[in-house]
Amino acid sequence: MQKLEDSLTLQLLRSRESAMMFFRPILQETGFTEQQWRVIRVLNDNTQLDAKQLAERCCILSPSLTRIISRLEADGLIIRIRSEHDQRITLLSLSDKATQIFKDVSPKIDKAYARLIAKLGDEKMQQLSSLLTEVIRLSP
Amino acid sequence: MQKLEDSLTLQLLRSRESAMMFFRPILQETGFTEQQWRVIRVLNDNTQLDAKQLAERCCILSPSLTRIISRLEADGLIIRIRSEHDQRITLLSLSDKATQIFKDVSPKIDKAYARLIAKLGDEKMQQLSSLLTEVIRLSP
DNA sequence: CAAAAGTCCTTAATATGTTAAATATAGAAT
DNA sequence: ATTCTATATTTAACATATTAAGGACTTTTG
Repeated sequence: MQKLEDSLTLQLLRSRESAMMFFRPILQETGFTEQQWRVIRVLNDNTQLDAKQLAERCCILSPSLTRIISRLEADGLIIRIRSEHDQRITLLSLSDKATQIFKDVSPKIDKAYARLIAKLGDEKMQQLSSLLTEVIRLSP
Repeated sequence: MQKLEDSLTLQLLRSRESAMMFFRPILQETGFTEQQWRVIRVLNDNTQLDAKQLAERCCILSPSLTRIISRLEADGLIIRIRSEHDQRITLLSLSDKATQIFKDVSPKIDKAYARLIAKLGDEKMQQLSSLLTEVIRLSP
């Protein structure tokens, strides 16, 4: 029995790095960081979200999200509104400028993703996705 | 066909978070960060490594490793030596203090890892590990 | 052998990760 | 209505991630 200890977590880290190599060149071109792009992508799909939901879906902790949003807002990419019903809540949405940028960049991301799937194979991709979902469910 | 774009990378991120939840309480007790523990664990298994190899195996970039090592050295946990053959190279190894700490903490990590495997199941664990290895191989 | 090119590590600058604590608002309890 | 508690976000402090650039040493080239 080999020493495995945290090797699963290391494998997950390495494999994510490998997968990200398909997308990093595109992000490099745009000047966005991984996290900024995740925020933009999720907001593009959801129109409007409060900070908590956005953090959850982007897998970014609230303190990090606060800073990310502040920058994107300063760059005119995100619109920040206080909820009417609950003044604690910040509602977030993309500006037209950000929506347009997403439309321009998105096809390149899609192509890179298609290359990734093609390299790994559809079936293995499905299996992997399914197993990862189970791992995700381990934490309540 | 659903929007997937970078969802594999997100799944890898989330699943790693789930897996880490088995270990985080232990690291919290010790006061080590994830990265510091990776460095200690890898050095425990390899006795002595140069910074480049260590970074590679820990999946930590060189600039980050430099600071991590500096802190651990200041805490008397790591010993830094210049290589005789090549003065550019820094050879790194654990101090006795760090070796002892590893021996004390390691069993707890092993138990947590066993719980993780038990929850997911041996077979799925094998499948997952195998698929992740393939993803890792995608990037040359 | 001296200049050029390459390698290893480090520093610098900016962005994010992580935990704890502070703020502000909302809802429940007395 | 006031206090207590809970929730949503932010700030603070320290550690790491990422890219670019610098310095020291090696190897290659001419």
